[in-house]
Amino acid sequence: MAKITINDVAQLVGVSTATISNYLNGNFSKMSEKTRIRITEIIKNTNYQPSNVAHQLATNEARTIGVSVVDITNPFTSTVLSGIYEACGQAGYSVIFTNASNNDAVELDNINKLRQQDTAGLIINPINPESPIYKVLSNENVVLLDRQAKETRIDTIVTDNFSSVKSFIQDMKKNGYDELYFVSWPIQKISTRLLRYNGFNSAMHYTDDHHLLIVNESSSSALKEELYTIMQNRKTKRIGFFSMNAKVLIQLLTILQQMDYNYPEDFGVGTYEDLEWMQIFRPGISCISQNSKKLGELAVKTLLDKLQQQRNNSPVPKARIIEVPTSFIKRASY
Amino acid sequence: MAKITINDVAQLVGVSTATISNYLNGNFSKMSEKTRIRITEIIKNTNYQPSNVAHQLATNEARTIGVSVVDITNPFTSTVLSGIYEACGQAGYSVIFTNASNNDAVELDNINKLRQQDTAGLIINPINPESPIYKVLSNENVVLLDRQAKETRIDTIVTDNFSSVKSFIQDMKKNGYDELYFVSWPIQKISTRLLRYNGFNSAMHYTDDHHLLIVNESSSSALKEELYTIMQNRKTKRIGFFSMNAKVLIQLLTILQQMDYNYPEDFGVGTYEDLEWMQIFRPGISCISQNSKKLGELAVKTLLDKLQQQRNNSPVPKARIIEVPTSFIKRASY
DNA sequence: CTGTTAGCGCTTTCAG
DNA sequence: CTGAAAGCGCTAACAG
Repeated sequence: MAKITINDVAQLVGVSTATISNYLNGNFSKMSEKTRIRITEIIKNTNYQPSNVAHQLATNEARTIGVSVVDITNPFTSTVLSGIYEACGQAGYSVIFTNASNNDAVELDNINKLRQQDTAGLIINPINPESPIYKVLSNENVVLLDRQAKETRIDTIVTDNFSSVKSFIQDMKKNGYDELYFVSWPIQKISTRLLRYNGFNSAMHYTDDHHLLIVNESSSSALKEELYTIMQNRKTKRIGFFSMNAKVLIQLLTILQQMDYNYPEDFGVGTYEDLEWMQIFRPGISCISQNSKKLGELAVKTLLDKLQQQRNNSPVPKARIIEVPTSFIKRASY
Repeated sequence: MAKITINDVAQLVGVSTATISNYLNGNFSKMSEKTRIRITEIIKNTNYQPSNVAHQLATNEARTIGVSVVDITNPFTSTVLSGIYEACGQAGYSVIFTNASNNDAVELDNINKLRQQDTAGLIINPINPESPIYKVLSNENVVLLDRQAKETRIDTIVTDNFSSVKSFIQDMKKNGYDELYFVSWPIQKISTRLLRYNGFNSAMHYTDDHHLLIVNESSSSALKEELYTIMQNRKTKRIGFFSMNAKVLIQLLTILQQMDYNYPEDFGVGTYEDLEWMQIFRPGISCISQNSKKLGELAVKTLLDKLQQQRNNSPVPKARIIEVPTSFIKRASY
């Protein structure tokens, strides 16, 4: 059962391949109703599936977009991906997917492979947008997501990291906390972490890093000691913590639990990111909720718009940052 | 800046395209060292990227595999996907990704698109493997994942749903529970749910459905009433619950919390699926942990092996079920 | 060691 | 309304 081609169909119908091609592309005006019906019939009988590659080679029009993510295992990422997929599907594009697993070398490799794949464009959730590779990528056919570079060379979709954290922290402060700490994985100049931290500092008017607590993803022992000291010396002061994301929150709470401290009595707590389980904690965890799916959709829209503009020979506008708002979910954790 | 092709490179180097092609395919023995070096140089200077489509059209060898998942938003799914991606990458395949969002029509559409995409094969995490589409898919180039059909027409990778739940429940029972309940979304003949439920019944020797509690993903009100009755009438009996997955567990605990019941005092609880937050609950939640990443990797391996066998003209063996073991994580929730 | 040439499956003028 | 034929970028004999 060799694969059936446009040639076979043409032969069976008794017309030329050109006519079949026209049929496939919906140019029905270019054939009699009779042959149209006949073609429909044959195609159904033979279960003919036009070859995408051949079509693409002939037209030079890629209908697929390439995606690279930092880590598919992160709930944030998978929601983004659902948005990307949905938006692409609606526009008739398919997506080829790539996962960096938080490893720069893998990411570089992925991006290079993607560039060879004859895609219409790329959506990249970068590990570090300052990496050299991002200097060579063109704003014509790529958009970045979540993490932004110092200088905006390529359109980037982000959340309002700074302002959302700032107002969240202001609310915590208003609730009577004397001292607040920002708990985070190493900042490493990663824009999301830095901006959230800046928002925190801006709300607290802190000017040094005495209220920054760093955890490593792999080990929480250093944090443990710091927390011990803080809790021991707090006296009558009311202490609160804001964690940079859900995983950090888990690390934070694990330690505090081990030391037998409970919120909101012994400390207050809030976090960036909103996951389902946060609502069944007792009490529920207050948090900042991002519309991750929207991020993905917007990335697709931005990319497709650019491509369309180029088709119209419009010049590519300057790269810009597109901010998606978050929402504030107040529960009883502080 | 028109795209540069193999022809351009050949001209610049002053050889024929055949030689360039040989170079690209690593057949260095077929050219002098001199021209080899010269080609390397030109390719670097021109930044020439061979076209994948053209290559594929010429060789008729797809280097991409298509994936369809029930719901990318599910942590189980994203971990599976990470395994799939990694295994594909190692084998030099890229993956084109598709998300059904739990919608049969979307899934059907996705699968059909995938079949037109000139992929080497398909890995499908089916919504319902009894759907007609799975009768037309061929075991030659597809493998199913997680949910299995009544009759195994296509290789399927699954976890040991029945036995893992059975021994988990036996352990709960041994801990002195008088009555255990299986909490689940509507079974709907979905194999994973059914098998887990069967494992439960097998351990408890229950022969009717009096210990099956159904929740809907969207509404927990019916469950609420049932739980109320059960807890009210339990008297001195020790009651326990086993939930079919993490989301059901959240629904279950939410209700029980609202009624002011705590585990393990008022009831015991365990669940299928292992997520990070389960360990910082107080007390931690005992659970069955699946190696989702492994599932993905195995799906790829199974698929690629089949394809290889066909290349060697071996007949495709009969479809089979491949079971991946789970592990039992004991904490203090019962 | 290197070049010629005929495809791969589809699109797209250009004639008729 | 329909067909012939060139071409998309690459591969794979086959010659030389």
